[in-house]
Amino acid sequence: MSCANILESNTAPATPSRAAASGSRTHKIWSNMHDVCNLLRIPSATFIGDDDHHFQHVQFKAGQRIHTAGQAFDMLYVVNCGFLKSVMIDEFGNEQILSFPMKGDLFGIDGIHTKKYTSEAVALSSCDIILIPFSKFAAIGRTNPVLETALYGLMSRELIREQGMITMLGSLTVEARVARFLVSLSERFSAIGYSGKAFNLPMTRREIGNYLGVTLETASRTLSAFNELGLISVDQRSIYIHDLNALKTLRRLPPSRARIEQQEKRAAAAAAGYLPTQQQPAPSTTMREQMAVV
Amino acid sequence: MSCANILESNTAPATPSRAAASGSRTHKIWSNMHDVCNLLRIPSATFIGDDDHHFQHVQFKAGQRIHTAGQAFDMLYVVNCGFLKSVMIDEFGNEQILSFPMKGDLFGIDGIHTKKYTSEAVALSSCDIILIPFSKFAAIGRTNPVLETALYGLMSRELIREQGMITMLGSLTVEARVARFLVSLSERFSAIGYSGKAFNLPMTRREIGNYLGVTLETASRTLSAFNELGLISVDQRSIYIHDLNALKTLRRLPPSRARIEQQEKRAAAAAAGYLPTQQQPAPSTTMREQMAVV
DNA sequence: CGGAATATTGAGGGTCATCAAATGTCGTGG
DNA sequence: CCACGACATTTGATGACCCTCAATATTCCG
Repeated sequence: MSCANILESNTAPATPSRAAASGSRTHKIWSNMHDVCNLLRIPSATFIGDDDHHFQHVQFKAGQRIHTAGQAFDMLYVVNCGFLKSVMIDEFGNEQILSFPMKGDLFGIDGIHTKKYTSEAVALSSCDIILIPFSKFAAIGRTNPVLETALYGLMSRELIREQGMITMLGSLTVEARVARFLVSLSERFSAIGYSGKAFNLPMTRREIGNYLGVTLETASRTLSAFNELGLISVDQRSIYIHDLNALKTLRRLPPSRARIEQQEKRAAAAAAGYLPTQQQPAPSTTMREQMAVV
Repeated sequence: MSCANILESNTAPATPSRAAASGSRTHKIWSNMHDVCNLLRIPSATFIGDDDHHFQHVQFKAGQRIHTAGQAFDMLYVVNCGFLKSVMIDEFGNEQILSFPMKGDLFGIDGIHTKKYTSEAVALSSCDIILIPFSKFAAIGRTNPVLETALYGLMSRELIREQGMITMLGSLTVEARVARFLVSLSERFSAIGYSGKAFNLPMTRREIGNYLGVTLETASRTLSAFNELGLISVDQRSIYIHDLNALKTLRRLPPSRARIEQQEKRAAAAAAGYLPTQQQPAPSTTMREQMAVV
């Protein structure tokens, strides 16, 4: 609902509901409590005086900033549709991507403490964002203990997500990080009604690498390695996941020496004029080649 | 106040107030709102019905768990004194230390979202912990908008801290991480009345390494390198900071090749029978040697 | 269509993990 | 009190992994 204008959304929406108002370029300007609670996946049922709250939508185009670091805080934001990145910049000027908010995600929370945002949020695609004035956010909590707990819960959820991120950066191999990144994207896409198997990456290799604490080259190489192993097919921004379970349980790839030997074996076999037909872990075709075949 | 029984606290308390009830082994069992707000550094001035809230203290010895991952959530905790670690364990069994709570720090927040703690908290020393039932926490917020904002602010503060941690793990060199770790400890010790220049590490090298995303050997070697450079003196758990500013601005050490050449130069000079007296960056004495001299 | 941004892939070198050994520290029990 | 064992710390040697630099191909957008 209301995102018909966001065209580049993603491949293969699971529910191909061609947008209620098909030809219309108009989009929703206001949401009520009920809509926002649904988006955030918190109980919207019981709340009192049920329609005196209205929340404004704002549209952003790719590259635009929703807020910048140091800017005075007064709003929280909920993504209605589109993709963003949240970036922290440290005292040396290092940029670190903290998250890729998408539909249903809340951001801007980091501004509460010092009344200034400590991170900046940038649209990666066209976005439709709902504004939640912080004063209203707190007021809503006061109206209803269930909602209040839900609001604390939202912040706690974000805290847990970041703890998982710390654990990932601190204790996982690069391959495991990239695998987990893909699994996470897959699950989040599924949760908002897109395909979890075939999707387009909303971000560049540089952004993926930055997010995962590696260089863009390493990010690219790791995706290529997964492609070689047949776990995924990747071509530029498009991803197809062949073996989600392998990605979920992957800790580290076979040592590179073994990988190289395996490649050499395959190469030698190919040179000898036959294909092992059996041991080959998977066709090492790129998605484009697959599509060309189709 | 009230922590006279915690003996191993730390070296050189800045305020040598020999504990109000000096010989007494008794410690405070209850704190009121005012005490807790002071500990947390949030405004305690204006709140209504000012003494119907009392919070229980509990003591833990080194090694004991305050809560474990998966345990049902109902409490938040505030450290009155002592040192702890907060540890997350991921689905592979990897342990990642998320923080080292000390006096004035709030922990247990991660339990709010799913009503189960996702991390565990372990005492590194004798600890005196104040229990804050979550229901009471929320109720307090409802009594006073200023306090309510302060409570959201506490969670936001923790979120920002974790974002800084992610940025550190994702974009800093190992040396910069260790340097920042020392600076952070120094500042936190200062804030709670200990010396920020001379202190004892409450945690092992393994725990430091785990926290910073490196092995214990790398943590140890990096501390030794800082010692060689004269930035700090380190001997086992005791730290003396010689050049806090250098630690604050350090991004990376001179490349190891240059360091080795420098060492060789010094060694050659020493073999030749004289000391450069000038270029020597600092005496490479350990703290123990320094103390022995005194 | 052309230029800028993005992505892929290779070669080489530095950093850090791993394995290993020696020393130091601390608590416990003989 | 000392001996013992468990654990913590330091330091060295080696190699895997990832960063850096570089060249090329592809895509995107005006």
